[in-house]
Amino acid sequence: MAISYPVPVAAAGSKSGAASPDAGQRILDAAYELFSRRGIRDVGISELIERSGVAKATFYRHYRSKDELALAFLARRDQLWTVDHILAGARSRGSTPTQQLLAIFDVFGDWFSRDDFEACSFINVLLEMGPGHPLGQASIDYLARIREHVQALAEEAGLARPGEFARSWHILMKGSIISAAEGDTHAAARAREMAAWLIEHHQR
Amino acid sequence: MAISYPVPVAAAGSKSGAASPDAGQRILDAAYELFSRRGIRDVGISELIERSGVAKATFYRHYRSKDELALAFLARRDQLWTVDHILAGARSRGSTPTQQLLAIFDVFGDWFSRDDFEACSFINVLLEMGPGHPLGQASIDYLARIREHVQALAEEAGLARPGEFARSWHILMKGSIISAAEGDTHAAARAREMAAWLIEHHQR
DNA sequence: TCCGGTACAGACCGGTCGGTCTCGTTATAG
DNA sequence: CTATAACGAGACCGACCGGTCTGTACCGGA
Repeated sequence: MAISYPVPVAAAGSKSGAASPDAGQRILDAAYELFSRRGIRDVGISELIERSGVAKATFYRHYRSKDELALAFLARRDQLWTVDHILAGARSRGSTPTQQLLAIFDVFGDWFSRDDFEACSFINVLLEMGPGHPLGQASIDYLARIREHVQALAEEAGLARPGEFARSWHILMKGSIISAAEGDTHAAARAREMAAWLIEHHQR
Repeated sequence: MAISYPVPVAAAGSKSGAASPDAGQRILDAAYELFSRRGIRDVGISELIERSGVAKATFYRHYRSKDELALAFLARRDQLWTVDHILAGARSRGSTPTQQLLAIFDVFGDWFSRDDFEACSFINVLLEMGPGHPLGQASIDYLARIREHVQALAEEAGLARPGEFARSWHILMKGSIISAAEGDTHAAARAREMAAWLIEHHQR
């Protein structure tokens, strides 16, 4: 999150105020906030341009369609959430690959307890649009990337059958996210417990 | 819940052919097919009434609004899917409570491999409408009912801490459903394996 | 000074949404 | 036979959708 604005070149005099990056970036920032919390369909173009302080024509100069913006949002979500938040957080919390794997659920625990918990955008969009829609397919691809990260950690940890391991692990991640969306505040701890058993069974 | 159907008065002769229940029933049948496969928002009233061969006014004589019909759909889904299909199937496949618990994932395995697999409507609707919407809340309630069924089986099996057990078990159920929605054809077997470990750890 | 590019504002388009209302028909109960 | 009510068909409503287009203002570079 956070979405840092590196100070917009000062911009000197102007009506829009000083802290305003270029239009394309503001649109993507607004899309991230709105799409991640409310899904794609629920957010209209008008709300999007109002939030980003942009004219409609400007919007369509930067993105050919709403779906193209949604695609850009998913890519950004992969970077900010999957890579920068979850994975980086997990790697920094554990000193060994095995500890880093388990730390994923510690990061989840903090994430689940946020008052603005928004669940996983890839799952949300997949279920919202269906696997046949381009956005659904993109979501499936990004979910597969998450599994690849888990698999890489499993290989570092020397676990047996890392591919199978990652798929089982992912079941725990996704299941706990849905439970958190239902309101279960201890979902992460429950998943972590089962995750430890999964590691045991994959130790050579 | 439950929504009893008091037998549609037979209706005897009619132009619409013999196998045509009363309008209210036809609407709910169409809603079940459409809502379960495509979610709530994606299905419009016009498609609903066209599919059920009903006039718009007739629709609104039976249901005050689209949301009220969606609510009735969720109740029906709980009966037909949760109770009649999953639970009854699991109970018939196992002779002991423990076997019946594990058999849930055998039923899931068959379900996942259906070409028209539609995932879990309660999860779909919860993520589609959000927990603040009445339909999202209803979905949360029906998901809790699923956990109650699991908890009852855990108690029959004499497992320790059946409430906690059911919450962990439910994580496996939901996670495997999402994995199946992504296309993992072995998601049920993976979840079943972890479910067996969960049972071991809850055996007194 | 002029010019091309980018920006904002917002009217406008066809289409769809959920929901209301008016019809003419049909079946049944009294 | 008549009164009543449920029905199918579909016009109609205001609201909103994604997307296009026009008009005006401001910018830096030549």
